[in-house]
Amino acid sequence: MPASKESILTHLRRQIITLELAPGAMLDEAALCAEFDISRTPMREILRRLDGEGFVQVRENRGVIVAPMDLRSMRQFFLTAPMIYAAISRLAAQNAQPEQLDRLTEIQNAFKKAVASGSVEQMVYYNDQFHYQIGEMADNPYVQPSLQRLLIDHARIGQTFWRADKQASAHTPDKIAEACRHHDEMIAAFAAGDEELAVQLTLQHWELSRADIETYIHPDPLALDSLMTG
Amino acid sequence: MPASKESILTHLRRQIITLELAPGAMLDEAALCAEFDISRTPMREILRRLDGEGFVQVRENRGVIVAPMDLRSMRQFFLTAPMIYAAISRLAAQNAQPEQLDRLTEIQNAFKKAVASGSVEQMVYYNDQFHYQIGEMADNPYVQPSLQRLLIDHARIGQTFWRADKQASAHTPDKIAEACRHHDEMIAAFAAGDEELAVQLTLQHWELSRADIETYIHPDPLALDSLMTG
DNA sequence: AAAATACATATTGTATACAAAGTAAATAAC
DNA sequence: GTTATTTACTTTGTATACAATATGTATTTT
Repeated sequence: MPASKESILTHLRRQIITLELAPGAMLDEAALCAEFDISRTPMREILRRLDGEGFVQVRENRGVIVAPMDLRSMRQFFLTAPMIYAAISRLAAQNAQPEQLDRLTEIQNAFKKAVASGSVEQMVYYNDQFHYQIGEMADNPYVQPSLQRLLIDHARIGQTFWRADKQASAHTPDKIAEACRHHDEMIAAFAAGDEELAVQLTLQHWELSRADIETYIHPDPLALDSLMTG
Repeated sequence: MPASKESILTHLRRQIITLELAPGAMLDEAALCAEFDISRTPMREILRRLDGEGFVQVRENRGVIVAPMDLRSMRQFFLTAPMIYAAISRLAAQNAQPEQLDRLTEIQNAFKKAVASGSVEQMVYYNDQFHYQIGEMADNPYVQPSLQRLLIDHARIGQTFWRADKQASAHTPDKIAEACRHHDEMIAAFAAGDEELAVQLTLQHWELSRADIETYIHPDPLALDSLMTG
């Protein structure tokens, strides 16, 4: 039985944001067709859609690759993310519908389960879904595309954030707990229609993530020092 | 001889932003295949790409329509546009490359020719290209998608701006001349790397357009009054 | 006469065969 | 031994036939 196009899209999106498919990796059309038991025509359509969404790059006559992550656009990422996130949160606080808030709460519950189970892949996925759903609530066709592109790279860049166990002691599960608390507070702010609070929480949430990522890009000089002297 | 995919994309994009293809209009796949002398497979790919770019909507099993313009998203448009335009201009002032500025100047020259010739269609097109090129200069993969969606609707909503001859006397060619002057000044600001000036000019430029559009949405009450008493 | 169903038709989606372009390997030239 | 060029092969792009879905019309039923 062939998989539905929608399920294949979801599957590939998930593989890309969880780094199961590495940035820059070649996607073999024929192999994917075999894997999901569909012919080339619909598979090609799926790949073009993923291109439109920024997950992959279709290169004329030269195959499809997972969207690469160059350091060049990394800078742009840090510049752009807080602006778009804040704008989206403000709009979400203005426009959130009850059913959408229910859905957001559902996602947050799934996220909490993932945190409890310690599954990094699930944490990355549901955190992404959480912020994607905020984009849905903002209901603005003009900023949504930017948000979606930011979320793809945020999920991939911020991957280490969730790997609390593997890394230095400075990187305790406390941070994950804090991020989780932010989510809860954001839901409340959206439900109350409190724009200012929503924006403020969003910026705090961003700062938590940003600071963490920065420690990987500019490792703590002290730690480096202790490494050299010790 | 069949037309190239790239040329078909350009052609359809142009028809959509100039309203030659009306918002909501059905696009007949077979007819387009005949018109451009290509088969369904590449035409379908073109239509999906246009969907990804926000020019059309592909509805499962129910054909393709030109992206509709509902009043619902109109409000979102006015809210979002100045923010994105300002951000793009700032980035363009930071990152503009000489060749990109040359290209921008070329487009502006074509735009001036269009103004001189009085061709509304050309004015709409080259104005769109001008702002699209600023997006290229900004070189930010995260905001560019939003800009592109804004430009589609800005071109379509602002259509009347360029029809100076057809409309009320309040709507003189002065405004077009002013918009044109803004373009020149913006090019200079980008070339000088003057972020603040670029943003300021961009917001002025936006305000000119916004005020004009508003007169069509909220027609001048005085004019209405004179109509009723006269 | 109005509503509902069934049928015919048109349109969209999928599979597959063929064409074109790119890639890599082997041979030839320098 | 290195670089060019040719050739085989792999991968991507296009055309077209077939399947599935939606739409409109006619017929039936109430």
